[in-house]
Amino acid sequence: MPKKVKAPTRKEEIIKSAAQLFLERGYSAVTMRDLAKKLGIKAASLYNHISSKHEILETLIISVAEAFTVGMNQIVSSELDTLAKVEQVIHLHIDVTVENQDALGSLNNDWMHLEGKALPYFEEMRNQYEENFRQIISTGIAEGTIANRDPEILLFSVLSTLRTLYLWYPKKDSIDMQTLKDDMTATMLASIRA
Amino acid sequence: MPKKVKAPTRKEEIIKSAAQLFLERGYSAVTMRDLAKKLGIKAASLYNHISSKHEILETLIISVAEAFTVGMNQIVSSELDTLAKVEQVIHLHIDVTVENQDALGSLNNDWMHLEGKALPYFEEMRNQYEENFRQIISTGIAEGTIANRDPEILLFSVLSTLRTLYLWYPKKDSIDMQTLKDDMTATMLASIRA
DNA sequence: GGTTTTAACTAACAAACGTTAGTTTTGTAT
DNA sequence: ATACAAAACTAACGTTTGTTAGTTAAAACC
Repeated sequence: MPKKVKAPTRKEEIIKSAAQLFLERGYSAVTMRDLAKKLGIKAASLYNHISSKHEILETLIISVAEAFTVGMNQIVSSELDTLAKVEQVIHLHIDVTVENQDALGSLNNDWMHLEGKALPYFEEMRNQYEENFRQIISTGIAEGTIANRDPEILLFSVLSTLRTLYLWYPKKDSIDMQTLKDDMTATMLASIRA
Repeated sequence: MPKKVKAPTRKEEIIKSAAQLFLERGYSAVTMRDLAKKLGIKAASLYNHISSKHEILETLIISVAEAFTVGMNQIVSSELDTLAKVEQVIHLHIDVTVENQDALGSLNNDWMHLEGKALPYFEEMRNQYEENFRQIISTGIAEGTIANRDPEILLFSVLSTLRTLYLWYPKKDSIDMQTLKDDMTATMLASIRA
């Protein structure tokens, strides 16, 4: 009995195609005619399914940002020790990246083109996320489980690797997921461990 | 006797302002009218100094890419041991980033909008750079000075931190340069050292 | 089998785009 | 004061942009 996968709606197909184009060229460089052509239809037909170009960007970015926020909140409120929390954050990033490969391009490079309430909402989630991570690292330094170096540098070095995973992961589909998780976790923990 | 700093040409001022805008919004989202407004002139006046919008992008990206290429070639052909070479690469990145803060936004996010011969030229430099770095890491693994993990993951984790430094460094002008170099070097060497 | 939905279409809009042409102002050196 | 060069200006161009309006073809439902 095959796994039941509900067929994607046309709107979902459009958003997925848009994510791929936004990843390749950036949001501003992709026109609605480009997107339509990729789907084999005319630009005006897109508007039977979506209400604007901005709606697509907002959908892509906010849904992924919320996934990060939910995951991080679970980790922070858990009873794990500090290094285990860091490990969980790494796994969270890998999982969300694998599931939303294309959308991560927009989240990283096109968030500033969000409009209206979406922009401050995104920025708030991003700040909270960083602040949670910062807290974990500071606790680790105080405990002596994390190296006594500038906490911003530790935060930045881990976070920038995690945030650029989307650029690099697709090139290596040869590597299996468990090796990826294990080697990444080992590398990043080594960089901050006391 | 004050240090002699030659006054920037108007063209250089335009390119510098463009770099700042490209960093904030991305190349495609910045119009020539935006750029002109920032300089207090009309868009058409820009063309007394530059020949096209693309020329600005090309100038920004290629000059920085060449700085990376020259620096990397010096390191590769030096007699340093492997970990010292990695250290030099880290310092190279920090120096180039500090000197070309704004241009690094374009190099990282807008290189795909290069036109004509500039695009393959850039890609060739980028590939060569990565290949050189990959060689250093592979040598280190074979020697036993670098951890025996997937070399692509090691390469990617270091490179992605270095490549996103431009996003993060400007926020921390409180931190002094030597601490930055020392702590970054320590963190990144720790992540790959055997 | 007729009706409703879904999703495509053509045609067109006003605004914004990069860029050109020709002209005027501004500063500098004779 | 005059001449020259540098750098600004106004006006406009042909395209491309996101989007709307109204229409049509095919599939789904009762």
